[in-house]
Amino acid sequence: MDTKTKILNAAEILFAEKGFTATSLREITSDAEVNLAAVNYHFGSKKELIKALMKRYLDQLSPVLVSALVKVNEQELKPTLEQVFTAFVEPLLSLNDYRENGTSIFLQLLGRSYTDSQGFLRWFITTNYPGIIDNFVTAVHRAYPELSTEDIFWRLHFTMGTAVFTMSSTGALIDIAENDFCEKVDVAGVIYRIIPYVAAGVGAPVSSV
Amino acid sequence: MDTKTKILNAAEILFAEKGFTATSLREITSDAEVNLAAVNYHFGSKKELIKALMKRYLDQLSPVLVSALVKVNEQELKPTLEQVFTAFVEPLLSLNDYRENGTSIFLQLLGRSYTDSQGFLRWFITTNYPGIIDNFVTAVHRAYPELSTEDIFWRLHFTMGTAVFTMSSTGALIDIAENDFCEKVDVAGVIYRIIPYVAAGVGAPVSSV
DNA sequence: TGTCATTTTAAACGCATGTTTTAAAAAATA
DNA sequence: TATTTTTTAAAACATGCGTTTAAAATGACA
Repeated sequence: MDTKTKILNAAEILFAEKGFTATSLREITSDAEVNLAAVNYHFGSKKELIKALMKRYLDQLSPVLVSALVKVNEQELKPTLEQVFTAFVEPLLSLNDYRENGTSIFLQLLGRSYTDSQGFLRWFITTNYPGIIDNFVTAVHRAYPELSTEDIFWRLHFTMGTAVFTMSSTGALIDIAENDFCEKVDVAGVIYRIIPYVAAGVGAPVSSV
Repeated sequence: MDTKTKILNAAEILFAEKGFTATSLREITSDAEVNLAAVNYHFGSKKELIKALMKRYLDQLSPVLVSALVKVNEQELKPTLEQVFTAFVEPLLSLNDYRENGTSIFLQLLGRSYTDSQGFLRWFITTNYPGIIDNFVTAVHRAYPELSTEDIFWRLHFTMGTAVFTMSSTGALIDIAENDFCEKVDVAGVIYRIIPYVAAGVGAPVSSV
């Protein structure tokens, strides 16, 4: 395995676990068993390493996810919200084939992108992968036409918050859950739990006020 | 105003904006116009400062919130989920009387507590203020008895995610919303938008699987 | 095999961090 | 007022950070 990949593989785990700021290049290069200077040699800077990391996942996920959303939009004239959100499941879980714990790691990284580093990654993602958002909004609009643009805006952000926050603390939450309910929990299980929640949330009746 | 308060007031704003790790004691003491060493003198360490910060808010919020939840539990044998979540509104907004932008700052800090610093604050909060969680779970259980303890656990965390994430990016979101919809938005307005969403989410039908 | 570009290595750089120290100032106490 | 305690102040400390440097090792190719 080449140095670049070794760094990416070690970095994504640490970044997902502890956040971008709290993870040092020395930890990364130590785990990756490469020289400290290798990060700056191969990626230029820590910031560029983070971007490369997100790009690796998004390039993998984006086409699959977009085509899943397009499929919903083509097959169903008026899809249910559950159908729309279910379209996310398979593409997200396919990241587990790509990398071990890929789904969990990616979603955690996504969460970190929104809270760490003053949102420069949020900009990077939304400007580089608009197809996801556009197709998603279209599908929601078809599923629930009575929802105003304004309501869609807010409820999609609520949904994003649900997913992102949950995955950022999934590790800890799964620990608590397993202790309290003595049951095995995995990422796929959590995702399937989220779907009815966000579908019902987005589908809530519009306030009459 | 004494040094301790000056530090707390400056720190909470910076911590809410940039996170705990990304905010240095030098920034805080500079904004607070006190000496750098004052933090360690009055609080012992940065970690203790953060705890004191959260304690200041939670000591203010906890009794009001608990009594609001108790009231729901006493007045309604089977409250609606909207009633349960509406019980949060007034206590949360009362933080604005306590401190300028108190509601927003507190919720942002709460969000940081869950993602920063490997969850030591999460432990601090849940072990020190169990009354909130207990009464909340009780109310939800009454409103929706068919929901298993496990489902309640997860859906409450989803709800937490919705609120916390939204508030963490409220500044940016309000800007976008006001540009796109040419309408005035404030924190209270966002909170009232969240309620039907989370009420519907928690009230979603339980998966038959 | 010898040459040149690429990659790896160890060391250092400059800077920022949280914390500690030591002394001066202020406040409280008697 | 004299003495003790509490608070502020400036400076230094030790540590860890991202990054850079310059030399050594490696690889590709003539």
